[in-house]
Amino acid sequence: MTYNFNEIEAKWQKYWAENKTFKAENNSEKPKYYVLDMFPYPSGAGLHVGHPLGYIASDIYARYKRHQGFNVLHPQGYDSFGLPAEQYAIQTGQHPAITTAENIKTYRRQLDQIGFSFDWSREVRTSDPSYYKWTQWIFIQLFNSWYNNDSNKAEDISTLVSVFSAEGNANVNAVCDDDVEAFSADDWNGFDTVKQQEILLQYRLTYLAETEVNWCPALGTVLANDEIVNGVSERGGHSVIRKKMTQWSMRISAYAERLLQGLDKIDWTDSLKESQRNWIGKSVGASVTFNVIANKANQSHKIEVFTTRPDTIFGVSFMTLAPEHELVSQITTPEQKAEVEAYILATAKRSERDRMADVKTISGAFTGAYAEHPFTKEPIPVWIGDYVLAGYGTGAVMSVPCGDQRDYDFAKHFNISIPNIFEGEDISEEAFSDKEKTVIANSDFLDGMNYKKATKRAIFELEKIGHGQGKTNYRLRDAVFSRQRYWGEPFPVYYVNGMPQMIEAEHLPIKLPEVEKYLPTETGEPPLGNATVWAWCTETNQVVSNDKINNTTIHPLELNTMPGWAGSSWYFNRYMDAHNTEEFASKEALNYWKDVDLYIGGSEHATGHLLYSRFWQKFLFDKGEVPVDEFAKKLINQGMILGTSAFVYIYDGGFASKEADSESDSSKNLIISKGALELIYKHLELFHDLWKSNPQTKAEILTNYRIDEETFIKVKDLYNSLLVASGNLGFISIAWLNGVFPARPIHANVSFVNSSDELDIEAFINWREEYKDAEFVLEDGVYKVGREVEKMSKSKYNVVNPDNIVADYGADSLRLYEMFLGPLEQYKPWNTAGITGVHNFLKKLWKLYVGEEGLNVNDAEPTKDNLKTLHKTIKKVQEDIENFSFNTSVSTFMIAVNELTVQKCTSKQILEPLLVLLSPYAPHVSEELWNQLGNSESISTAPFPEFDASHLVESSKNYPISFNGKMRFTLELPLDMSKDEIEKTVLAHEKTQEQLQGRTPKKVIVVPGKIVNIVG
RNA sequence: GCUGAAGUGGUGGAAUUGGUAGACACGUUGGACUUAAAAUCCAAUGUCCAUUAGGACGUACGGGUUCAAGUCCCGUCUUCAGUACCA
Repeated sequence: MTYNFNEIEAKWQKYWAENKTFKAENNSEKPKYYVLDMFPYPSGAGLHVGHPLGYIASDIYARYKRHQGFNVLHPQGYDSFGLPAEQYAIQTGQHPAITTAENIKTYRRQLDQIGFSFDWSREVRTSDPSYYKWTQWIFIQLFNSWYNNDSNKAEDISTLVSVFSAEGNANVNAVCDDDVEAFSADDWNGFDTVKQQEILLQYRLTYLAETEVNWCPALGTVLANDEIVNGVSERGGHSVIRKKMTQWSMRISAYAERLLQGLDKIDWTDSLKESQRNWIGKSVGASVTFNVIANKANQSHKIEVFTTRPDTIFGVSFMTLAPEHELVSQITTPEQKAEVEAYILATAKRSERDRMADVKTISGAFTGAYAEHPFTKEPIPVWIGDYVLAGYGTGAVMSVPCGDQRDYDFAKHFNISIPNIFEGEDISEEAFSDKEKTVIANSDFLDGMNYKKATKRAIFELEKIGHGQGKTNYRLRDAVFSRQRYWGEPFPVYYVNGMPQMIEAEHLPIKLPEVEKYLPTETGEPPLGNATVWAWCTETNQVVSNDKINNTTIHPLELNTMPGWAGSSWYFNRYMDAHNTEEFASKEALNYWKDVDLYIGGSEHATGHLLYSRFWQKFLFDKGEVPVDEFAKKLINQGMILGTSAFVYIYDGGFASKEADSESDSSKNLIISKGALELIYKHLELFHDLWKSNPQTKAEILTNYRIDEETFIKVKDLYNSLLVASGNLGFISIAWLNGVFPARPIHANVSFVNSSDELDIEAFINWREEYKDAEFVLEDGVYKVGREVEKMSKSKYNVVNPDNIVADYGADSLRLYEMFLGPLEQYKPWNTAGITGVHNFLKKLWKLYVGEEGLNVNDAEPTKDNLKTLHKTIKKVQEDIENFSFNTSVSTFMIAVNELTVQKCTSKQILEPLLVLLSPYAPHVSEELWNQLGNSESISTAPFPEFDASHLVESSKNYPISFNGKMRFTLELPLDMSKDEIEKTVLAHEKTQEQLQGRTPKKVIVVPGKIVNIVG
């Protein structure tokens, strides 16, 4: 019986599906364990071998946890709203729902054939109305909430309304818009509904606001920063303008501090936590107000700045505003107007990228205005400079050149004074910015203080004179939540008098309407503007035809849709109770599963999905909807699998013909093998000379070119093959040039290349018709391609489809090989050739259990060696799984099978537990052999074998004997031998004497059980 | 610039707390089997010197600590990812 993997895999996949082997129960005596993969987007291209990497790792872990006796939740689903389906719809008119469903089918088939232990009964799709009903519901909860800084959590908006009507907003400590007006209870109660709603919008956790966006009129859509290249749209190259638009925003800034603090209690990778910390960007300091000295028009202005170094306030010698700062036009003096305007214009032309990349150039302009120092009352010149960013802090800085390098450079460049306020520091060359060593001088009441003390005192004094207060700034900005797209969640929102109204939760979901065209409307409205049935009737609580809009009972619905991250910000909770129609998940399910124990996915989601999800989870926690405020305890980033591209080399130069020295004909191609090309490059001069028939004897050539005879023969042979090939193309020869041999690499499809880098020429020319008459110059009778590691992509023809791998080698081989490639988190290249290694291992494994006439396994007593092999394997594999070091387990299995084969082991006591160890990695073959050993239950919940250290106890050790740290020989000695005895035995050994050659050792280091080192 | 990760044979990668560098594979070479090929099996395979015995050099580079360094310390370089001139 041979290892028929196709049959075995199909059999067990069917068995698992029919027996619902991996269905997780919400009620269980067992401890819970929740293993989750990041939501896949079902793209039309299907899976390539890079995609399942993380799924295989999480599947191994999930299966391992089942062997450990856990009730494991390991679900899968689809983040199925998104741009590619919409773009395909725009091009073809196909409804995105149809293409999405097709893509999901392909994905599902591909996932199934790899043998994952997913509980498919819990599958969710974000584009399914039964799912997005709850996405809409969460949106409504956000709308109906505000953030109370006093209780430090989100509260229902009704609590805010009652405060407003009782005492106005003076004592409300909320996260809200910057420009909220103060009002009393009487004011509030006197406001009309629209005014009250406007005010409440400034407090809600999701709110409508004017946001500046990148608007592309030609595409009728808003573009993300990375969709803009060189100031025009990436697609089509249309111009892009900055435009203000009213859009929904999420007040994530309310959670900045908690998102930051929460990082300390979750086990995520350091790099990921670091990028979230940077993204949140907390800085502690003070806000300081400077009065602008009144100009001729006698207007008075104030400049507010944020600084992290209020202790250096006496070192301020100028102020810098961002060129975009609104005060610039108001304070600029007539004399400076021209210069300032020119500067602003010049900055506006430079893209953000330019401004970022160019740190060296210092530029700016003086406004002519002066501000007054709050303490010294000295006038301070006000400048503008593009190193100050409008979007951060207040868009203005107090410049302390002695303490900040950028301020220093600016001051030097424009000849502004640089007062030194640091005790004993030399600032003639550069600024001094070391907070720890700071001692303040020349600063009135701050003299002699260190950074900490001076900061505290400065803030205290600023508050006393009403010129500032301590402040913490965050970079994190509120997130825009509107998209001008079709294929996304519709908002459960209609508009009355321009004010947004939420639809009652009981009427959800608001389903995506049908449209004729998926493009924006001619008037520039989002695609939902094309819908004819898209109005809300407040009497029947139904979506009705637009014709009926009367603005009394029937109102227009929101035309934007939600962004891609809406559905993925809470899906991990839905898996706990995926089919609940009454709640997004029942309290029982949420309290049982609580959070994700292990989350695996790519690091590209660090500041998107993973930050927004934490935000929503914290919000739902505040509202008492979920029991924990962090959704994933542990997170691992899997690395990307790269492709190994293959190249053929096309000669790009001319040929010599009867008519001309050099002519070329693009239809006549010479394709040269990698090694041949390298030989040409190495001996180019010699080839050139051969062409010119320089009369030299062989001996002369060998000396002149310093080559051996063998190389000369190779060169000569290659030269002749090139002559023949040129002849076949109708030329006399290649037109050899001195010092140049132009050749151009082109991608060949990797599937035409075998494990030795040899190209299947026939397959290649069938694929690229234009090369069907090409001449191939070979090396050793074959064409060898060049190889290079690149990102796996269709255009590089290096994509490897798992379907073919599974058909040729089986899913177990694929799973093992993906793990065998290297550490999970690392980027590593895929090379199909190597898969024979793990495939052979599975064949050897099979042979260990199954012989020609049937099963090889019996009740023989295991030998000492058998037990040793098994238990060291148990130990290593268990350690590896717990450390997510799956690549080393695969090696361990190979070693175990090699050893047991040599030992001719047939003992069931050894071979049965070995299958349980292997089953998370290669579940099909393990399940089959387990079954053949007479087990009727699936292997999936068999207990993981117990490690017994007593089988690994050794009585002797093969000691490495080193001399001055260099290992010279090994010596087998009993482990219970004392240090002195070891030393004596080793020194007496003849090889030791040989090494020492009569010298007396200065020192002998003996580490029992490890090493002996003789110094001298 | 900053932050994070990494740099070991021809290739992917092993190496516990500092203790035999290169496990396990791929590839290559040689051999067995076969009419032949594939498959399978066996052997060799870091580089250099040496007929052998053996020796020298080797974990990006330069230093250091140590009986002993891929591993620890200092400095430099390179690659990849993220990012924000963040006051």
